[in-house]
Amino acid sequence: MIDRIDRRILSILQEDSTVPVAEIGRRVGLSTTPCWRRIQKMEEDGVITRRVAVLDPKKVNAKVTAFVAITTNEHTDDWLRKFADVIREFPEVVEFYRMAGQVDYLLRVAVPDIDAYDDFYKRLIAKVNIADVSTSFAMEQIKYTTELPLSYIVAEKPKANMS
Amino acid sequence: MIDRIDRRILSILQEDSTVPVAEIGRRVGLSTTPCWRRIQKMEEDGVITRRVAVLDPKKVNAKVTAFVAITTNEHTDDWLRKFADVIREFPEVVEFYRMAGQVDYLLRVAVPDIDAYDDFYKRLIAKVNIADVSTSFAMEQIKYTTELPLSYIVAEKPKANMS
DNA sequence: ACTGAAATTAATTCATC
DNA sequence: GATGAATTAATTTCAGT
Repeated sequence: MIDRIDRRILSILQEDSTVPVAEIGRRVGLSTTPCWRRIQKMEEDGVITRRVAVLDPKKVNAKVTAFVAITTNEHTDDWLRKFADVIREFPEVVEFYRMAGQVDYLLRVAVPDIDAYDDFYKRLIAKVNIADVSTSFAMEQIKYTTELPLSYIVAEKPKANMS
Repeated sequence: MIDRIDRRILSILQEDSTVPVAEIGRRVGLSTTPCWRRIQKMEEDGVITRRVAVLDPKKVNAKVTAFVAITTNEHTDDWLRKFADVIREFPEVVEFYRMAGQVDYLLRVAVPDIDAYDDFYKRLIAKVNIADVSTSFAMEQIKYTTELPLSYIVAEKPKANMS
């Protein structure tokens, strides 16, 4: 499925997607065409989902992160679907998880400051009924990466060898 | 600093950085050259920090997210520097925040399953001394985006404004 | 599956207004 | 500051092994 070479290609593209295909090929010991084909296939297969520009949170005035732990009394699929639809409308919510344990949902919210968070919070609870909310603020983002670990990729199936 | 047109360009590039400059120009009502110049400038200014390929967590076998809340007794700058260096070596840690409130640090860790998290955890505590650790697992990632909200950008005319 | 070259399309520069 | 053409560099296709 994803072999060693693919993994090295992914590692390069996760770090910098502007590296030319010919250069990626050179680094992994492949000429342009097969390297391009591998990238193409990983896009078709949905391994690579998108290529995006990453912005500096400070420069766009959204450097404060709030983690919002939400507990609710409603646990139906229908409620979650509605809740998720509301959440998706808020560009401030950059991550949204359904949790195991006491907390039901966790949001990561990107805002300029505490006041803007407070405003966001009011707009949120006006749209959706949530029982209990607990917010924690991050003082500093020490590490943030879109790069996923590639070491857990399941090893390529050994090819059947005739002869 | 960042005007309405820049903002629209950022919005496009945050969503899909493969859109050709000529097409971006067309969408924002600009011809290729000035549009290209604006993008170039935003890269120089550090507004756009990088262009990356985003992968599907399921496809690379890292779909489980663990949130690790860490409390420590050591609060010196030196300890944090060392701690941060250790953390940066773990590709499983995709986000790392210094928090306000009871919890000192929060990690988001990407792993295939609970067993892999346990292994990661052992490797982590072997490298760094942390007093209290509380882990919560996400059952489902309902929303994840690298797109930051652009509505908080302050459109400033005057020059010489840092960060 | 890969190579190397050709064809196509995009990025980048430049002359000009 | 913007435009449109010219140039450079990349992507994508194709013939051959």
